[in-house]
Amino acid sequence: MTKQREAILDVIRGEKRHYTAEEIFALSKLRLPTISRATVYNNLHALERDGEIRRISGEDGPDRYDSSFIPHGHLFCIKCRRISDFDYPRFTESLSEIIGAGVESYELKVRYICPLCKERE
Amino acid sequence: MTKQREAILDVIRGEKRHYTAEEIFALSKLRLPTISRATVYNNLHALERDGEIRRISGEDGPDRYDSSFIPHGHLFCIKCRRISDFDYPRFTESLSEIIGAGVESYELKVRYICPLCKERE
DNA sequence: AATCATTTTTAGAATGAGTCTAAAAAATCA
DNA sequence: TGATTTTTTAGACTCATTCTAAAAATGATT
Repeated sequence: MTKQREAILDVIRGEKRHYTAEEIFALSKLRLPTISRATVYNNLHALERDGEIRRISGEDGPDRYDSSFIPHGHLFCIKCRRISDFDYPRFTESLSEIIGAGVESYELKVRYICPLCKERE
Repeated sequence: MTKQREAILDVIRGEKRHYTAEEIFALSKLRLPTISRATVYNNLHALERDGEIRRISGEDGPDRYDSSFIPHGHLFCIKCRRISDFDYPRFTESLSEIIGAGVESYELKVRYICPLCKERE
């Protein structure tokens, strides 16, 4: 575990927000001023491979990273563009049943209007 | 409906494959040699907005387009990288129930090992 | 059909997220 | 300690996508 990887993990785990690689780079740089973008990408890939973090592939924008390794879905508000997590109990199991094969992992993105934006309407 | 848009729609609907914008550009060009990339992107966006096609945001690669407007999930084989469709009956409804709000649309990507690759193991 | 406004198309430049490269630094190990 | 492997670094590069500004097509109005 290099100090670079540690800083990157800390950034991702430090907030419940879903940061982009660029944000993670900027925040890691505060701690390690010489860290390079490539290192951030290298480590994000490695951490994803190791199941330490999960990538949310970009909805019109760069990918984002999520510190949770527990499978869950993502809600995208189509008004304010905020992203939040939600739990879908036993989803992997029901998926597996439906497709008739083992599920390696899944990515579930739901577009909706969040309660706050709904109210504003 | 311009002839460009028509050609693009034909390409997407002509095959059950999930083409990339670049492939759609190349195939449309066979019919309309002067068509430009920007036109392809313009129309793909417009068609997506109108609900005529759906975009599958890229899993390490360019986005792909799907001619079906009926909600469904996508299976990604992690060995051969092939993409296929699958139906999840009443999924929008169960999502809506779980998140306690109306669902605009969803994107469900499942990584697995397809039957062919499974056999080969 | 001629006029005008609006929309779409076009070619190519520009952007930006992510990858690659090759050399230096750090970590691991014998 | 010296040798080998892994990681980091800065910056060049790639490639999907967006932007731009001019030309063409379309549509509405007379």
